[in-house]
Amino acid sequence: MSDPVRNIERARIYDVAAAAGVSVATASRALNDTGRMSKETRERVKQVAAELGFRPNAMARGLLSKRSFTIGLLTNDTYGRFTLPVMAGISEALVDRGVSVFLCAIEDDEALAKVHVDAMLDKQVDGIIASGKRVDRRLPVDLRNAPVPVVYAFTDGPEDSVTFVSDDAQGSREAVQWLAARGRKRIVHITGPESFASVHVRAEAYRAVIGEKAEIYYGKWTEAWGHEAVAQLWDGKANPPDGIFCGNDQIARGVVDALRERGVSVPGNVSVVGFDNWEIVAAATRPPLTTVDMNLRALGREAGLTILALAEGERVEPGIRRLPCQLVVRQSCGGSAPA
Amino acid sequence: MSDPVRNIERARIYDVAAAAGVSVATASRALNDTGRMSKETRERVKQVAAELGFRPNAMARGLLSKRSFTIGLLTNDTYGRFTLPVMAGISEALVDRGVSVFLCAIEDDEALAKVHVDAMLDKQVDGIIASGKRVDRRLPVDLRNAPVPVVYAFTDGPEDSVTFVSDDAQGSREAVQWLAARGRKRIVHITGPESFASVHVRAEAYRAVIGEKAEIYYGKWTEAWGHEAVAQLWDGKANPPDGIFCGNDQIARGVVDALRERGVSVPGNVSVVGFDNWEIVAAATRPPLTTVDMNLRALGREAGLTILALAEGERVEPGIRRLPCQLVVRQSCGGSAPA
DNA sequence: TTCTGGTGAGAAAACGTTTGCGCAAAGTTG
DNA sequence: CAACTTTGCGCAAACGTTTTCTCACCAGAA
Repeated sequence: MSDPVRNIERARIYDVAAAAGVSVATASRALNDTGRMSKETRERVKQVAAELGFRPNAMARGLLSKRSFTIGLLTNDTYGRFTLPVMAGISEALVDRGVSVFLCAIEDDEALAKVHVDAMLDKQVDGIIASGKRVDRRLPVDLRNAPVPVVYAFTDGPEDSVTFVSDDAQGSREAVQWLAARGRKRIVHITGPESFASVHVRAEAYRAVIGEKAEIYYGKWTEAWGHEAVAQLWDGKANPPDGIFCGNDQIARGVVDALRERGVSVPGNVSVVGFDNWEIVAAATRPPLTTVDMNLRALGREAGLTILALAEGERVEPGIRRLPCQLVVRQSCGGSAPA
Repeated sequence: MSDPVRNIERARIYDVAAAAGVSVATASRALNDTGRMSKETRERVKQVAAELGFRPNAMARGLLSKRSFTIGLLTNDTYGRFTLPVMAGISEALVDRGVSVFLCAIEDDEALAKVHVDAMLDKQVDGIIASGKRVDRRLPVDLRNAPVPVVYAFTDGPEDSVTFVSDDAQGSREAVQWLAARGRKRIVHITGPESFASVHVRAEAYRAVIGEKAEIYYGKWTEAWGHEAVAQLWDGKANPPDGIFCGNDQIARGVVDALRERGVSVPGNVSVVGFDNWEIVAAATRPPLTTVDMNLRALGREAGLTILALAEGERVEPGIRRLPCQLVVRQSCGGSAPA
């Protein structure tokens, strides 16, 4: 356990100044490494401040500087499947710069969103990161004219906004190429509803690798659909697939379970790749899933650094940044060496 | 979409006062419904404030009042399995009182915890809610002498702290009684590692209902353990169980999957109950799991209201509050009417 | 000696609120 | 009509910083 947090009254800069025998102005400058003064004075003030455990009051400081060292993360992803890794990345990037993050879960509720945004703006957040669970949907709130910078992470932003998304096309290509490199000849794609933009992106990347032989099966994002798709592909069919690229891990898990129940060996007879690297699903599948990780943590980190840059007045080129995905190899495709 | 957020310079109370033809003091009092003034004046000020879209600067206000209308949620549950529902409850309880929540994910890293706590204290949070992923473990930070109130939610707190946990014993009793009410005769308990306090609480509650015939199998919190336990109980055994109370949903899912693979019908031959109501697991199980929900959202709500009461100076009796769990009936036990 | 310029440091204003106090006008009481 | 009381409102301080302005002092140059 660390030292207990002090419970004595917080020392103010006034106390530091008095104890060091200088004015508050000098104390402030000493602690912020600004202004001119003798080395001795500066050191003495710092020393005294440390002894008193002085930490500046962020509200007083913010009142003047218009900076709160606080940002807001707005999301409609109540499950946290996507938001938590993003949040972790943001935090990781910003915490040692003294920035704290308000997490606001708005569940597609416009009124709730407004309440949260207003509360954050009252608190003078330095910026807002909008996030969500679908890259092709917007949050139910219009932040275009917000008085603070906004960046979008894993959610759709308006024209000319700064947006971070994962490069699903690249991730999909790697997944399909991985299957091909394992010697799989008939590789199909079982994925989610056509209404999702990411379904198209992934499907097109798949098609680009596979070419004419591409077979795409659209359904739901569920294990049940994975089962059903396997039934469709295997029941009474002579030449079933030997490679399956799934649109997400839940479908992949359904597929793997269904294959096992049919006595089809994974990865012996069929190799399966998922998408999302949702640990709880991917790692519990038998065998554990090889799957595409969207690197959401890195995405959060980038978003965090960007919002900070914007808050500090730097100019950031608007546009969509696609961050690379990474194939996480487990056991559902067979050994890690190409066949 | 709602009205776009204003981007014009924020009106200050000075602007409101000027526009309404009163002093800032009167304007402040009018808006806060304090002080004495004519009804007309008060209304006029409010009217003007509304027209200008005035929202008080929380930093200025906080500087004076020592309240930031901000609290911190500290957690080491990176997955968010437990923290997210708690967070949702807190937010739900506090957002319309204008309170925003800092989420700080510290992963059992003492230094990181300290950084986060210090950052929050600098920002003058009104209180801290400590949360976690195990009720019998403490966060790696000592908050006993924190200068703000602290409550503990779903994590162990020091002597004389205010702590909220779920009433696992009650939830377990209901689960076991539910199995018994279905006419199940040999009800066993397959649960997690003995090192977890909640394992004991749940096991003892199970034992209290079952009595001498209690059979408890300790293992891991994994699907794999669920499979293994089923193998132990069925392989070559004459009279297998007909009711299984599992320590969590992952074990339950493993159990149900294993039974299906053996051709044992759930709920036809065996009824299974889980614990946690982790949607992603419970709902995807075939059949969907009847399971115990710990009502973490309600727990968060209580914790939020309590920290607010403490922040407002109310006295709250220290001690452990156990909030009731609720059995969520799906299909893994058979029809909803007692047999 | 007087001027110039650099150095070290303090006084006070500023940020945007809330609030204690005071005061004039109006109302009430005897 | 005098003496209170109430009403309605403004002045200014306060919160804890940062920052601008000012100034005294000293060294070196003219």
